[in-house]
Parts: sequence; structure tokens; C-alpha cells
Amino acid sequence: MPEILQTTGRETAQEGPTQLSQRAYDRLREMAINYRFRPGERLNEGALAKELQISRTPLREAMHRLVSEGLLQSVGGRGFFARPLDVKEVCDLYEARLALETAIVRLACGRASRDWLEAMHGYLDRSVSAHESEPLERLLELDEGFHERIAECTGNLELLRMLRSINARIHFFRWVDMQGRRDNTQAEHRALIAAIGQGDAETAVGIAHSHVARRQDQIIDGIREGYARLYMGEGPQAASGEGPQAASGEGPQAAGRVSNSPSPEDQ
Amino acid sequence: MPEILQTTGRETAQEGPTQLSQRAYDRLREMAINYRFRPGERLNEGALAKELQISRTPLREAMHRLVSEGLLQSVGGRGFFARPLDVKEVCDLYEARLALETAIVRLACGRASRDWLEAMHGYLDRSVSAHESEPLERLLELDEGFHERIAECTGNLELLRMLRSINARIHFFRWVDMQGRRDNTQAEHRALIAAIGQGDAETAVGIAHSHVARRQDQIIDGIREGYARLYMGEGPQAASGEGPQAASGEGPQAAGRVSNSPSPEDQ
DNA sequence: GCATAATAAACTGTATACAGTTTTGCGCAC
DNA sequence: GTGCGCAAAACTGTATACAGTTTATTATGC
Repeated sequence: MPEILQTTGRETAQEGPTQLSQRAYDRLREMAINYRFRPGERLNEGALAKELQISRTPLREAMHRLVSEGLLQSVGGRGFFARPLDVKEVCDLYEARLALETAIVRLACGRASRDWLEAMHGYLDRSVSAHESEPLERLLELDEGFHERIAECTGNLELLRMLRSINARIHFFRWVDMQGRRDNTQAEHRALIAAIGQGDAETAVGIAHSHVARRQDQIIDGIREGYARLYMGEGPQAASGEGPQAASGEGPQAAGRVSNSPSPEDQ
Repeated sequence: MPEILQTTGRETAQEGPTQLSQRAYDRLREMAINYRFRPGERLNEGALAKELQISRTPLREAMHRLVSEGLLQSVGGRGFFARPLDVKEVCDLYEARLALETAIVRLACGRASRDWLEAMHGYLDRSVSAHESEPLERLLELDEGFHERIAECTGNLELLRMLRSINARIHFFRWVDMQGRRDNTQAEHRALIAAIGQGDAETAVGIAHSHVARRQDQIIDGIREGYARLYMGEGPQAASGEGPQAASGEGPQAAGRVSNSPSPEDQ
């Protein structure tokens, strides 16, 4: 299938001028975020390329990007793997998110403009009206959007980038955590915006801290539930020990194991 | 040049079994970090591939990773570019670093083990003995290592990863900032470790905060000095307007320009 | 002389080919 | 039946080919 397919094969995918590498990145990212691959699963480049109707070259470029973002793993000579379910990693991400969010909110207190505050009220209004009708996935997106907008308010693109990266990686676990429970965070969000609007950093940080931290315990259980759900996916049971396997339940808890290691080299 | 070069072309580079893609990543990363490419310069894949003695395929894979890490930029259809000199970006990175460092130190206060503290004293001893003799580049590496070890102490790999990423991107600016001045941070480092050892979070955070924040103003000037140095590199003057050009000196200051933008899509 | 249009060269993005390695499947010994 | 070793198949990592653009260069009109 030479270059003809590049033009004619676009019938189903109505996207026009985008680079194939970029399209692959977007699709794979969504898959990785939502654990559409089973954790630790080895990703077959040939099969994936066929599924996405592209060749392996742009596919691998996209995969390399996703490795950098922690959404995929790669093992030299053995290819790419879906990220494993790793409780330790999720804990680290939550801890990092808490630190980030705290800093972001504090900065936002000194930088929120009148326009921004107005826009946020509009955003919250739209969110609250959506609350009953929309699917959970949508509610989660709204929550992520809320926090990312606060990051935008700081004007700091790096903090925003980091927050987005973390949010992507914990998205699935938050989704699992939400199942069956539609808790209302609206009030807290309103209070947070109010505090930011008044420049009351201490109150705002307090709200944000408890808002984020509260979930941190629940989430662990959520992961275990997720385990069950995930391993029922397609096959009878999950592949075991085929990949990098940072398996989560291996020891009592591995939370401190890095402390003494000399210095794991970059990436 | 078929597969023969893969074996024989390795004469100069004594690295053995590594993947070419990884080798390219390491080399390019070092180049990008130290602005060995002129800011905003378009990177010619063919030329780079020849220089690194590899084909364009693994080279592009490496470049895609570096784009994800903010060390390169890519523009669809026009290829890859060296990151521009962007004062706003450096400010953002410093601000993010400050937030990160604060959180890291606070966590470290509750988690530092006796072993770790001992190792840190050893590290500081080695650093102080190196202080007079070593080149500035080495001193900077020691300082980065110091802060990254504190991050390791927290056991949080994500915080460590983020700190490393930021450090890489501001490395050059810190280097410029150090030129001509050999300021002694040893005392502060000792005090910081002491506070961490005693679990005195407030003192430790205070030290870390002032330690990092103090540089933040100097660094802006450093960047401008860097400008001069950089644009003398090889050619008569720098390429202008050929790339993404987030040029730093375009307006009075662009520090707040993101605040109201709707939501720049990912990456 | 300067701007503009046309043409040629160069370069990027993607597909494909291929070597070397890893994985799988099978047969055989025990 | 279970474990080991070998051959076949599959897969990854890299080089190369090629089409479509972008960039550089030359020619042309004013």
C-alpha cells in the first residue's frame, strides 16, 4: 500500500492536514490515559500501526513522546509497554499534585484579574448545570478544567504543563474513584474562587489542600477496584511478568525505597 | 552505508550496546541544554544525522522525546528547532522550581533517614574540597546534584523527575549567571541539611526558599549576557524570524499574557 | 536597483526493506 | 506429565527510498 492510501485512506478519519505522527500521538495518549491497554502489556507496533492505518515510523515517534510523558514505557530491544498499575506511582503523583496545586493557588491569589474571575464564575455555572445530566467522564473533565484554569491564571505555562501532565496520569484512577459516587465539589470550588478573588492566600491554599488531599486515601482503594475491572478486559487474566512490571502490591509498601539509592540516571 | 557502519563506525564513540536512538537522545540533550544550537535555529536532520553517524529515523525519535521535555520545538511540516531564548519561560521555570523545591524540602524533613543524612554530609565534604579547583561547570553539577538528592530523599520519583526536567532547562542560565562569580553556597547547604536532619520544616523551607529565590533576579540579567555570548557563536549574527521565535525581548514584558487565553490545547 | 515570479535545490514526513534479536512453538529426553 | 533445547516465526531497531513541501536561487519586469 504505497502513497495512494495516504490520500484515499482518509475516508473514515475526517481529520485533514494533521501530521500522522501527531494523530497517532493523540490517539495513543487517549488510550494510555484510560488504560485501554492492559497494564504492563507489550504493545505490538505492527498491529498498532495497522489499527491506526499508518506505518511504524510515525507511530514510534509518537510512542517515544509518550514515554517521555510517563504514559508509556520502553525497554531497549523489547519495545514499548503500557504503563503498569503502580500504587507507588499514583501516590507520588498525588503528592506532587498537592504540592503543585498549593503553589498554583497561592500564585493565583496575587494574579487573578477581574476578567478571569468572571470567566470562572461562568465556568462554574455551566458546570453546575451539567452536574446531574452529564456522564461521570464529563464531570471529571470539568473538574480537571477547573484546576487547569487556575493554573492558567498564574500565567505560568510551566506549572500548567506540569499540572496537565500529572492530571493525565491520574485521570483513570480518579475516574475509578468516582464510580458510584457523584460527590459535589461545587461548593468547594466556589469557595476557592472566592478566596482567590479576595487575594486570601491562606484560605485559598487551605481549601485547595484539603480538596486535593481528601481524595488521596480513597484513591488507593480505587486502584484496587481498578485492578479487578482491568484484568477482566478481554483475556481470561492479565499477562504476568512480561514487561517492566513495577507491580504495585509486591511488598508491604515501597514508599521509601528510593531514599538511599545512589542516583538513578536520567530517564 | 548499510549495516557495516553500525559495527565499524563506532571507533570514536566507545559506547557499546546502547540503542542509537538513545545515544542520539543523550547527545542532543546535552547540546540543547547548553545551547550548543543557536536559539530558535532550525535543525537540519540530514546534517545532524551525518554528524551523529546515524540515520534520520532514530534521530527523529530522539528529537520527539526532547520536544516533550521542552528542550526542542517542532513545527509541523517545517521540522525541529532549537528552543528560543525566552525570558518569560525562564521566569516560569524558576517560579516552578521554587514551588517544587519548597515542597520537596518540606517532605524531606519528615523522611530523611540517618543514612541519607550521613551520605549528604559526605557529599558536601566532597563538594567543599572541590570548590576551589573545579571548573564552574562542575560546581553547577554539584549544586544540581545536591538539590536532586534532597528530592530523592523524599522517595517521590515524580517530584524528582520534575526537578530534573526543570534543572536541565535552566542549567545554561545558571551557568551564565555563575560566570565571574564563585559564590559560596556551602554554608547554606549545610544549614539546610541540618534543618532537615532536625525535622525543622519551617527553617528548612525558609532556607531553601531564599536560597532559590535570591538568584531569580540576577538570572534575568544573566540571560541578557547570554544573549551576547550566544549570538557571537559562529555566524556574524543570529538567524532572525526563521523559527517559532518566542523571542524574549519583543515587548515590554509578556509575563501575564496567558491569563485570559481560553485554553491552549495540549502540547 | 528592487521587488516579484518562476525554477531548482533542499528538506521533511512517511512508507518500506532488512538484519539481528527476542519470543514462540515443537519435539525430545526424562 | 514436565523441563529443556532447538528451529521457526514474529518483532524491534535502523537504514533507505520517495513524494510533497518548503526554502533558496535565479530570472524578469519595472
